[in-house]
Amino acid sequence: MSVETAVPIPLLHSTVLEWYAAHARDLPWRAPEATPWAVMVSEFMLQQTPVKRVLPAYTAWLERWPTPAALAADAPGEAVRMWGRLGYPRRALRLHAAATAITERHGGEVPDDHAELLALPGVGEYTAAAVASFAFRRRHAVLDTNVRRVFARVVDAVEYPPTATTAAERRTATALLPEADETAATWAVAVMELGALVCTARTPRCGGCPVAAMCAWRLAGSPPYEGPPRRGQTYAGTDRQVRGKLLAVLREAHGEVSQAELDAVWHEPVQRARALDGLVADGLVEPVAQGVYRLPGAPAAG
DNA sequence: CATACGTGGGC
DNA sequence: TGCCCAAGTAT
Repeated sequence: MSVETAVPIPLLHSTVLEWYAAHARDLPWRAPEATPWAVMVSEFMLQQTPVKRVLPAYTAWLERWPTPAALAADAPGEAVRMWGRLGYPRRALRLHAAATAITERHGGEVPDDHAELLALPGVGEYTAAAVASFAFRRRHAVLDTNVRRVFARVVDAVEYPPTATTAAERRTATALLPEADETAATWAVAVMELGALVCTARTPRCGGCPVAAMCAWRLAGSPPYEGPPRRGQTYAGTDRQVRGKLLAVLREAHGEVSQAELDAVWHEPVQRARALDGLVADGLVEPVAQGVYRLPGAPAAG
């Protein structure tokens, strides 16, 4: 059974696109003057961090580093510091590494090709498609958690998509992609917006949904999720929490930090040491001398 | 393919 | 109060 037979695609397109035209949020990375670099910065920050918290960080970041070359010229530790409390600070390191690669391999211009984007540090399937689509108006299936949820409901009549992206989901997304590049690019961001504002994970606002009348899940009576339990993220008491505390000290200290300052953040020495070792292994923290640490600096000139 | 990886806000 | 979730990526 093909997607084409189950969903009136032209009607779906026009309905979602009209809804988007009327209800899209006015986000800075969607402004016409947003550069591909700005779009890329927003995508890194939005990987698992809500829009509201990204907004101020995005503005400050681009003010300081308006181009990939500007960021690449600074120390990676500065990127980690500017990242602040967005979470998952490895993203800051990867964004810095991506800026370096763009500067060295692409003449300082964010590549417009999906494969070249995918080759950059921290750029996976989603981000490559998002940058190619949003910044360069290319035709790509953009499958993020919002889009996957919308398609799961509208097309597959289930409340939630599978844990990991499947080939079937890619087929569906591709089959639903409008033909024209420009339309496909707007479609991608429009479906994402619908998932973010209306077709939400917890309590979808089906009453205000423009496609409720053609939503397979809705038409099936909104059956509850039946798959395997969606495992939550553990945090309290884990290495992640300790890493967060350690890195917070490093971020707020401009310069070197002593072992004693780091020891103060966690009582249990084995876990504390393991967390610190992990940060060093990830390149987020740099040992300077015995018992002295700092955020990573520029590599020695040579 | 499952797991590690931060942080904070909403209900 | 907790539990759930937020424009994922790398291993």
